[in-house]
Amino acid sequence: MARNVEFDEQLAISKAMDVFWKKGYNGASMRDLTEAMGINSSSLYNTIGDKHQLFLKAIKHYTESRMEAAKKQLQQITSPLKAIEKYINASVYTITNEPNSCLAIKTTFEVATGDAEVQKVIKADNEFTYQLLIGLVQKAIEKKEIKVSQDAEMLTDYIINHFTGWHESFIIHQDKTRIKKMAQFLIEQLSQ
Amino acid sequence: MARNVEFDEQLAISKAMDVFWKKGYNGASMRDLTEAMGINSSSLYNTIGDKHQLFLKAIKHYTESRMEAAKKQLQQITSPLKAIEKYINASVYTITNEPNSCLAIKTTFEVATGDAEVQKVIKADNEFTYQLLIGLVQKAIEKKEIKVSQDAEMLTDYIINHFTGWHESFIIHQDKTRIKKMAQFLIEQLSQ
DNA sequence: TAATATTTGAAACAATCATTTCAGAATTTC
DNA sequence: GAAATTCTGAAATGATTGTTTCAAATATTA
Repeated sequence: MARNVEFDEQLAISKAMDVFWKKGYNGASMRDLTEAMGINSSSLYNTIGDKHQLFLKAIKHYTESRMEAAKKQLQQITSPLKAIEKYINASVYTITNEPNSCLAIKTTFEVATGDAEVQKVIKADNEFTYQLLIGLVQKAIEKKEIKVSQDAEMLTDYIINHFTGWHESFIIHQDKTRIKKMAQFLIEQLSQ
Repeated sequence: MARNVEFDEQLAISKAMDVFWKKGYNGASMRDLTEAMGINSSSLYNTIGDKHQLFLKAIKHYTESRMEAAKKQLQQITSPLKAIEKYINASVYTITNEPNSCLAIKTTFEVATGDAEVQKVIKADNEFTYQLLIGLVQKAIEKKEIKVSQDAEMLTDYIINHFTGWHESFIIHQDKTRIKKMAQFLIEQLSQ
């Protein structure tokens, strides 16, 4: 009876994500976005919606692909402490090698405070990382790989908390070594 | 021979700072700004300059007043470790009680990556905190108040690094207790 | 007080913003 | 192949963007 949508919606959202990643929500114009996505604004409004809906889909796309990557990364590691270390080191690598910092963190500080829908996506992303790590932390405590006498909840928060500061540090100093040293110290403290 | 500027420039910049603090650089319009500052845009362009120059003055105003407050706060504390603890606890209080998160951090993630002048201001602010704390950390190591066998530079970085994550955590969860627990754990680790 | 110099306020500026319109192209189903 | 339906592209929408203009108001100095 009728035509189908011509463009690949997931690919288009991924291109939009790149623009938001680089310019931020307020810094990205609809012209920037449609140009990068390779579609006309009428197609965009007909399928995805307005700028805000596009942004929501873009950050969801970002967080969901990160979740998949994280799950894959840790699936066949036997020692929970080693898995935590691997997660920390992978974060350090990403922080010190990707050009654009983290879209979730940028979004948190730019718009999450005043935007409930965005905040929900960010919170879900955070909760995923939290659940992923707390499982490992609990097992590591059970196995006595972590000897610090603290509850797993606080310790998980404590570990996750470092990543944001490392991002900030790398934006300001562009010094990989400083971050690697901090990560090493964190791991030592968990292992001791 | 001629008139003087009618408005109080420092007060006007302070008002502009509040707008940038709440809306971000890209989110704040010149109309938002001049309205809050209580001056006409022609006066603004005649004295302070354009939006970018105004922003630079606003974040300088922010960082300079924080520096003064920090110096005052620590001036008559004898134990260096106690001074570090006080600084950490004061940060926790600010993070969990101010409504707008930290302007310097927001700026870092929104514009510092692509704006050299802004980055310079942010870097200077960071360097001030670093110098303030490293003095205390070195003294604390000398006095054996801190027993962790690590160099003072890394340890200073490590301490400062927590604050950004605490800000992020409070934006997402609005949970004071989580942050207080992390701060307490950090202090314990330094003291042990 | 008069001449001078600068600020101020209101309006206007072109450019860009997000969004909508709609005729024509395209593809599907019968 | 014809009819039906939806998508696409280009243009236009009115609002808002940052910035400038300029006459009138104002304060200064001699």
